[in-house]
Amino acid sequence: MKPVTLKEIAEQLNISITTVSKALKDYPDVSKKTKGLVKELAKTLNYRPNTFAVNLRTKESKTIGLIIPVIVHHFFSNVIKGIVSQAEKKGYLVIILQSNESYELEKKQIDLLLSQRVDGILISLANGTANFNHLNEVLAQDKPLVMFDKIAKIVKCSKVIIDDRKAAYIATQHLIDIGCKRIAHFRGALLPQNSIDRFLGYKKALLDNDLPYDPSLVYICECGDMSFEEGKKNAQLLLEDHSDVDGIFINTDLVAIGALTEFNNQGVKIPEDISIVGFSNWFMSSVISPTLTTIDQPGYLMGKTAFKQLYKEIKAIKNKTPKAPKIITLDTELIERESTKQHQI
Amino acid sequence: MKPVTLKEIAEQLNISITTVSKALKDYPDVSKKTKGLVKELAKTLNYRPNTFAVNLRTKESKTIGLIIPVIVHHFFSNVIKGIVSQAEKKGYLVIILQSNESYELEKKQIDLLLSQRVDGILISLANGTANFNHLNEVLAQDKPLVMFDKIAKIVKCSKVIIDDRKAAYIATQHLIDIGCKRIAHFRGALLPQNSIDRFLGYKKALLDNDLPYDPSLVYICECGDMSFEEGKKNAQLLLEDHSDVDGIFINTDLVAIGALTEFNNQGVKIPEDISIVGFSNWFMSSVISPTLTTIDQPGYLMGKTAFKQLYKEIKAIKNKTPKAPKIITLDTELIERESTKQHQI
DNA sequence: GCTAAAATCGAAAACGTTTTCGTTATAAAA
DNA sequence: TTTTATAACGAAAACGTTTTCGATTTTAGC
Repeated sequence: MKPVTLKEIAEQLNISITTVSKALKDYPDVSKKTKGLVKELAKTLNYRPNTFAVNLRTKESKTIGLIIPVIVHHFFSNVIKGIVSQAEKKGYLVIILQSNESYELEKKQIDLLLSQRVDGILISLANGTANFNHLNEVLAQDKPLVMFDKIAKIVKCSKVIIDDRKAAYIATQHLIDIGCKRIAHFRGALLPQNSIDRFLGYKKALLDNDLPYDPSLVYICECGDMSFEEGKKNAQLLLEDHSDVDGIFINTDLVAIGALTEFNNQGVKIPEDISIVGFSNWFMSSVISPTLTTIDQPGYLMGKTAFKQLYKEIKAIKNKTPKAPKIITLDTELIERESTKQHQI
Repeated sequence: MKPVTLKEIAEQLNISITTVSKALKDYPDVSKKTKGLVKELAKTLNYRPNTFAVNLRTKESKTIGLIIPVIVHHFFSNVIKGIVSQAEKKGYLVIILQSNESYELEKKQIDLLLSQRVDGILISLANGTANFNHLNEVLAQDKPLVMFDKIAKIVKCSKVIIDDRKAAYIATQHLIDIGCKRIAHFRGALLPQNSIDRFLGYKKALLDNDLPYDPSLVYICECGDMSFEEGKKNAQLLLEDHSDVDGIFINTDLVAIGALTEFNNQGVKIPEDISIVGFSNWFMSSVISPTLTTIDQPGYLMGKTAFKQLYKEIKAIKNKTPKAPKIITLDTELIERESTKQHQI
């Protein structure tokens, strides 16, 4: 019942462990004949190298860690899929951890992955993360680290992102182009760089078009598990306080869908009364009523790209040719749907 | 730059590696004083046990494997979340693989996890899986295996499921109760046990209520990436061939939402013309229009339960007290929403 | 047949732990 | 004081690989 080892194969063939090991790895100093014998016996005995021993010897585990704020999330699950499938292609396994938007948990999980001695770490930051010692420790250990989506500019590692500012600018400009004059913004939490950038893009679009920027039109959503409810709540607040708003750029589709639901309930017509642009292009956004104009955020590609970058860095460090951190920006796209429509003049 | 080892601590304190190891693990045969010294130095040096070496010694990795047909999926991502968070509590890490509904891939991935020597495996079967040798090999290696959701009855391992037959029966009965006389069924792929059971539940409900079972009213969806489109397509076919249908029980909300969209487009009124019951209770189902009556399938709980069972078996095998496989059935619930309504008499 | 080169193999160390079992030092019992 | 028990420590083996380097054998060249 014990798993078969090199030693057993060696004994059965009356050769040394060394030769068996070399034969299996096609070393040039093993004869064709013995290679054949070894490989055959290995197959019939269903030999599997003991990963624990291999890891110990080679000091690598062919495993990477992934920390993500939420798993049940259209964008992030696409990222996971991109990472996992790309990693598998390169012979890497992925350990997934969910930080639940908590800095404390995130810190513990980094520690866990470091203890596990994964070959590299992929992370999208929790909203609450404002201290980066845990990330710098990863780098200090010469362990490749790639951040994606929710990043910290200050940490000197590679990053895969979209141009949030530009995307938000385009979304807002679209609202302006169709004739909106008073545009609100439901932004994400205060700390994450991407929600800051999206806010800045919104603001810049307003100013570039000589529209006044009114801070009271900016509502905050934590974008945690309660996104949908936050959207509803903020839509309600908006109706109470600013009945003159005719367009909203909403960070994250789920919040937008919450708002949309609330507007539908209250009899506010979308897009006639208020036009809405979301962010992320959740699948859901294409099937609700009205369908949601939004910014497509390429989750799968982002995951794939992030892994590829990590992979490069793992190889580079192995070959002692570390490269400077790289920032990769992926394209986004405005998807026009029913929730925005050219106003009558 | 080298990671610190027991040896280094031992040298610095002028004691043996053995004592250091024992001190860190609170063996009784180490004095309080040395324990204090060792632990302190370990902390200041930021000592982390080398998992590779520990694994090799203890023959366990505190890691489990998870194979899932699709990651980007409301139900399955909830399962993942349940598994990952529960595992973390018990000090286990989770390696995730996606079979993409392919038997070939699933087989390879089982092999990969076996090679990786994970402590146990959690799996939800691919639609295409009809051969179970790969799963039996896991059991033959005395490695705990727990199946969930999409299971194979024939494999002698623990399983976490819902009573698909009963749930489908309840869904169909609900359609009958509100007055539907001619009820169609969009079923899942042919092989998976759960889509078979749901079909059987549908059929039994019809017969128990003296309604004729008409095979031409049963449409098949593979439930892969194309669920939404499959729903649309089948809705179209249904309208062409069976305009007298007044109720549909649809396997998986996503298919149902596709159908709903098609009906909306074609001007078919839901629930007035046709009542619809979905399956799974995706979040989306509560925000589309009309909202979808459905069967709630507890993904998070299922993941959590599956891990707990796996954990028990890992411990049991370690203590050489293996138990018989256990089948755990979780409760489901009919969620009534707008897509079903009592017919006028 | 002899030397040089090439082909083939194996011993042994190393990776960093854990754990058994024996040894020494100390305290208690006689 | 001697014996016995206890407390504290360490040597060494083991886990299964990989890889270096030296040893042996075979082949080629002349």
